[in-house]
Amino acid sequence: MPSQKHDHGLLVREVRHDLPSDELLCDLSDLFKIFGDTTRIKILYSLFEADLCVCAITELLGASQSAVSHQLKILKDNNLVSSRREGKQMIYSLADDHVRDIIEKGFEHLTEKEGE
Amino acid sequence: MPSQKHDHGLLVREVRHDLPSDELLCDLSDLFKIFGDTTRIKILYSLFEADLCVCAITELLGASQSAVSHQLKILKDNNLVSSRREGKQMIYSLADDHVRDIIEKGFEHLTEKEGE
DNA sequence: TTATCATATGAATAGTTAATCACATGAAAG
DNA sequence: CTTTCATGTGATTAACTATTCATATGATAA
Repeated sequence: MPSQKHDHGLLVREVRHDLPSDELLCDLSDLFKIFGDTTRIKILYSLFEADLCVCAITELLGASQSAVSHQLKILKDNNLVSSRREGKQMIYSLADDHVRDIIEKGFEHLTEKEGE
Repeated sequence: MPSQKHDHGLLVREVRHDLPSDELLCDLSDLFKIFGDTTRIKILYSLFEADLCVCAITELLGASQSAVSHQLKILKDNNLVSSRREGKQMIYSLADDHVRDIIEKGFEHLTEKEGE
């Protein structure tokens, strides 16, 4: 009854059964999408080292203040960073260590190519 | 001598010193970019469970065969999956377990929100 | 209150990208 | 060798996204 010619109905049903929900898989790709931008990765990596104000991040990246602010907003909206005000400055910091873990896993993948 | 008004030159220099190279950070965001697409995440997650032919993946995702092939090419070009021919079919499988680790870390981040 | 520093934000633009369509290739069955 | 199944791929298009520019907000100092 399926439209395809060769049969793999059983396998497909089994795999489908073990798959997370569509919604979760979308959330997952949305999460990785956040890390898939050079500016944001640089910001996150910088925040591994220290809490930083917008001005410092801007100087670090050599990007415009506006671009940095826009990306910080995205990171904050997705709860990857948090901010606090100190006088005139806004200090940003990593929201939690999951972020660090995820990025370090990616880093390992890039740097441990010899192991295969 | 810097152009900004308030001073954080020392901190910026320290953080910059600990930062990976621009090239590595770009590679890193490029890697995450791969995971930042629903179709590709679904393909990868499906391959966690079993090696699959293009036709099976297509049926699993409910996407077009062409779309699946395009995304498989991207995954293969980036060494995240490998393929072998079996008669008329191409069987795809995960290239290595780094992929699994990275995605599971992301999964944890999404599902372990209670822990904070 | 006015001026200045620090950051945020809306609109516009340019670049990127994923899906579709049409078709090409490649293997095997007849 | 022709047909059919299975997959790959170039071109086009529509949607998305990151930056820039201009300006707004918010805090402090004068």
